[in-house]
Formats: sequence, structure tokens, C-alpha cells
Amino acid sequence: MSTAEATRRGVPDAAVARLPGYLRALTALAGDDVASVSSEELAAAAGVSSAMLRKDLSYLGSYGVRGVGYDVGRLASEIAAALGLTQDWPVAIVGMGNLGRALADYRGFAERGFRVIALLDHDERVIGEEVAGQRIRPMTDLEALVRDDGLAIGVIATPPAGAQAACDRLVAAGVRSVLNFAAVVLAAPEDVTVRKVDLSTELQILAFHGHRGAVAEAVAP
Amino acid sequence: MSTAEATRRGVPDAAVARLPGYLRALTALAGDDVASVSSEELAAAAGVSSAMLRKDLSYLGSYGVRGVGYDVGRLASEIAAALGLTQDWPVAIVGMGNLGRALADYRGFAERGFRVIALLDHDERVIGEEVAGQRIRPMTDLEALVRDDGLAIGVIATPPAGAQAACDRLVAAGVRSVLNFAAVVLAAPEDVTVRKVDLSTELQILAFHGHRGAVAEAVAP
DNA sequence: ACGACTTTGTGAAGGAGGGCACAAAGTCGC
DNA sequence: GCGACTTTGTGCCCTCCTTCACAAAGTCGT
Repeated sequence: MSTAEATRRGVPDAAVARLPGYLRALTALAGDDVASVSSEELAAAAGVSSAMLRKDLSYLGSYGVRGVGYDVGRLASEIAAALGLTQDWPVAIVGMGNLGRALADYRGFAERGFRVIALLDHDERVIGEEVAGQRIRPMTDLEALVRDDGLAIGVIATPPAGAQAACDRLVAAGVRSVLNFAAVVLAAPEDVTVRKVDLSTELQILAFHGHRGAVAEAVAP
Repeated sequence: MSTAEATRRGVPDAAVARLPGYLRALTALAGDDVASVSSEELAAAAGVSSAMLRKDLSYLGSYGVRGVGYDVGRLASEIAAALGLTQDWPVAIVGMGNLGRALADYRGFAERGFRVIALLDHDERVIGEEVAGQRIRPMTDLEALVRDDGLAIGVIATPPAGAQAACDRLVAAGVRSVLNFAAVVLAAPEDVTVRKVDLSTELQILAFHGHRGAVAEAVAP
């Protein structure tokens, strides 16, 4: 089964979401000069069960050797290929407030071929300012960035009120992958993938569990 | 059904994860002086189906009126209560690098009763420095923070290599809710809730979808 | 007071995903 | 070369969600 075939047939979303974790564990192993790894070991490193790991990997193809395990380098390549990490992914950050500037400074982007090629804001007062070695540019540059630089991923770091407008601009310019840090639900066409990262939501979920633990304790100690 | 009862019986995790979204939509409605809302409208605002919304709310109790809808204020209170947001949640941020400082500056915390009561780092060279109006404190303050200030939630913003140690310290001090921004899988006792926020993982998932779209297009245009 | 209408709450069906367990497939010692 | 051993890949089951569809329950106009 070729990578293209495997990619075309549906890999379950839940499995896709775990692949980056496997890739990271494999990269760490490769750094320690480990050549081969069993599903049991890799699963432990990635924090999942070995059965789940094997099933997830089976969606990509059959890259293990029975009785031995997986070749670390090979498997890392295959996962990277399945995720589409063989190419560079130009990224633009929209919204240069506190969060946007922190993201621009963040070195985690470069790690896997994600290159921040532009910092954008619609406020004329910050356009031209320099952040993390780049000039802040106006939103009107978007079309050119998609056309000339292959911009593919937009990161929304605007205040909630401006997020939908920012998303609309990105989509209109042809961006089809959006990472939304604003605390709002974004509407977008079906062929656009929108993912949300929300600190406040995460904290509230933690509060539920903390709260729940306390209640359960009080009721049945 | 009382709130305590509803909370004790399991609310599915998937439903809990959506409650903050409902709460935010309700807060927005309340801000526009909307008094009542139907499941259809609220579901649209929160980006889910109305059937799912009604089922999720039914786990908390029966707070709607048939033929009319939900009272915005009442429902917001009930959800906040279910999430445990009637109390304050003291938060400590561990790791005062780029990310930790950005988080310390971030105003999203205060929004829902989450108070950043301490900024911690194990590096003596930054201890004492002032960030966002607070002095950076040593990790050894943890026990006192839990005992005296009710510290309940730890946010890990250390480099990957230090994240497990930071988590262990938090757990040892009695913190049972951890939000992990480091790109590693944390091991923790079962009664500790750990959630992970990882920019790099999110980007890789977006890359998969962008990549996949392109492959599908090339194969079957 | 009553009937038409609206909207909730929920049983039941359908689907996706995780875990178990084992046959298949390969390695390694002798 | 062969048998014992290890580890993968996967069929099957089971659980948890999501969606559907509708009876129950309430409102509102007359």
C-alpha cells in the first residue's frame, strides 16, 4: 500500500491526532541513537496502549517487522510523510497583540517545517513595527502571500471580536487551514480545516474535574 | 435532580468539554440583553447541533421550558455551577521562559475566576524578577501555596526536559489539575487530571488535512 | 377554557473508536 | 535447518457518543 493510498483511505481523525505524538517519541529515540523499537516501548513513550499504537500505524501501512519491532528512522519518515511534513508549511500569524507577539517569538514553529513567513494586523498603528525580526504587514498582503509564497496556514491571534473577520479574510485569500486562538467559534466553508486552542476552555475543564473530585469526596469519603 | 446529583453521575467527558463553549455563548447573549434562547439558537452560537446541545444540557438537569427555550441567566448559572466556577481557582504558572511570561501577561485567566497567584521557576537567576506585576518565586514555595492559598491548578510552561520534574513537584505538593504546554507526555497518578495544549501537534494535524486535501485533488480532480 | 403550535427531554438506533486476544510472520539459538 | 520465542497486524466485541425522531409539556391566541 503506497503512502498516497493510505492517505486517501480515511485515517480516523483520532488516529491522526496521535501521530504527532508518535513522531515526537520517535525523534527522541533517534536522538538517543535507538535503531529499533517495539510497539510496547513506543506506546509507553507516547502515552498510549500498544494495541492502539499498532492499530494507528496499521492505517498508514505495514512498516513493522514481526518479532522485532519498528525501525525508528523508517517509521519516523513514514509518519512524517503521512502527515505531509515532507514539505514546508508557510504560516502567517494574524493579530499582533500580546498573544500574537508571543507566538511570533515562539521557536516551536520551526521545529517541523512550519515557517512563519508573515505577521499581519489590520491596525495601521502597529503596521511596520518589527517583531521577532519581521515587519508587521497589513491584511491586504494576504492574497500576494498565498499566491507568491504558498501561504497555507493562518494562525488567528486577534481579540475575539475580530476573529471571524480575520478568518474570512484568510479564507477569501485561499488559506484552507486555520488555527484559532481566539475564544469564539469560527464559521468557515467545509473545505477549510479550523482547529481551536483555548486556554480558558481548558482551565474550565480542569475546574470541572477538580470540583467533581471534591464533591465526590464530600459525598462518599 | 440537584446539581450535586447531576455532577456525581457521570457527565460524559465529551459533554464537559463543550460546556465552556455553551457558557461563553450564553455570556455573549446576556451581554446583548437576550433573556431567553432556544436550543436551536444556542446550538448555532456554540457551533454544535441542537440535539447534542439538548442532550448535553440534560446531563445537568432539566432547566429548559418546553415551547419556550432556556432562560439565559439561569442556564449560565447552572453550567457555571456544574463546572465548579462558583469558586475561585488559584493558578500557578511554572516555567518563566517566553511562553510562561506570555501566559502571565495573558488576561484570559481572570475571565472566569482563575487567579494567577504565583509565577514559579527553578532557575535562581530569574527568581525575584518581576513579571506582570508579580515576583518570580522558587519551586520550594509550592507546598505553602497549596496549604495557605488553596493552589489547585498548575500550568506547566517549562522546556520539555523539565516538564516531568515540574509535574512531579506540583503533584507532590498536592496539586491535582495540571495544564501542560510542554511538548511531552506527562506521567501522573490517576487522581490527577492532566490536559495538554500543544501548538506543534495542532499544526501537524492541520498539515495532515492540508496535505490530504491536495493529494485527493491530485488523484481525483 | 381550549386547541393549535412550539420546543424540550429522551428512548432507540446507528456509528466510531478502543481494547482484547490470537493467528501470522518473522528472528534467533542450536 | 528447525523449533522455540517474540512481536506485529487485525478480526471481533464492547463501550461511549452522536443523531434521529417523537411524545410530553408547556405557551399563546381566541
